[in-house]
Amino acid sequence: MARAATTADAFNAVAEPRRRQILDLLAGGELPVNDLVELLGLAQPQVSKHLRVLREVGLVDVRDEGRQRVYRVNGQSLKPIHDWVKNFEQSWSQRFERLDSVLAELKERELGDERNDE
Amino acid sequence: MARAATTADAFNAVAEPRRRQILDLLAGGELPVNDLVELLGLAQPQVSKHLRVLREVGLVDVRDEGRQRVYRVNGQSLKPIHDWVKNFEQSWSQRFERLDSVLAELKERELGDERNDE
DNA sequence: AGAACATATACCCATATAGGAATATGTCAA
DNA sequence: TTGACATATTCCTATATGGGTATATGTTCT
Repeated sequence: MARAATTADAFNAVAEPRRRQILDLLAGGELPVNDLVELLGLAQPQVSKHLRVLREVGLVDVRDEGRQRVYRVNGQSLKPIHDWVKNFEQSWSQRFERLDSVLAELKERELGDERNDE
Repeated sequence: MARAATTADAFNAVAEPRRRQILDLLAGGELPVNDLVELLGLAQPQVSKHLRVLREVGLVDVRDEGRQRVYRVNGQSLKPIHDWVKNFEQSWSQRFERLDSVLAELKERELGDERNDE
């Protein structure tokens, strides 16, 4: 079997740096394809192809405006990624480190009580 | 050019569902390869290969223990993903929706004041 | 040393790329 | 209608993949 399709889910779609860049640009507001082409410094077909992938996983929506196609981000589709990564946040978050120390202290105190009971 | 290597960064490494599953399992505590093999119901070589990818992007660390190799998660490497996704959180978060409505209300009131000034 | 166990690596293959180039489709303007 | 503009699609190619299978490496036990 080969690697999963880029259109399989948001995880795969977003693995490509260009596509993340596109989403970053669209985060500032909707944009027509040509603006993206200029901002990315990428050939137009490549941009259209990236946009297709993003569309297929629901990360962007399109709107027709004259002969332009205006794209906008739909961050909702990123929620699964956010939810998954969040479970590992304690690995680096200062906040959780403090929580850990509090729990450790509670445990210490608990042990102390036990010792007193003996 | 082909797709970026799975070892290019955490984004690519984590695009594979099996590898996310491995990280989920390791989140509960370090595990030797064979335990992962059983828990995943996958062949041992495939697991070792997935672990290699995770190692190369720093998502897991290994420790030798007798003839076993015990893997543990290193969530730190997920921070870039967390940071990137966080910028889009307002797209789905209830919290931000309420913030939006508050801002909308403020704007309304401001407009009302302007009308009163005229 | 030899066997059993634990893990990693090598090799094969079908598949999906990402970018380049050419072209098709669709819309507006004269 | 014809041409210019905006975007999408098609075709090409080199490349990396994930699983299957066989095998190599390394460790412990007898």
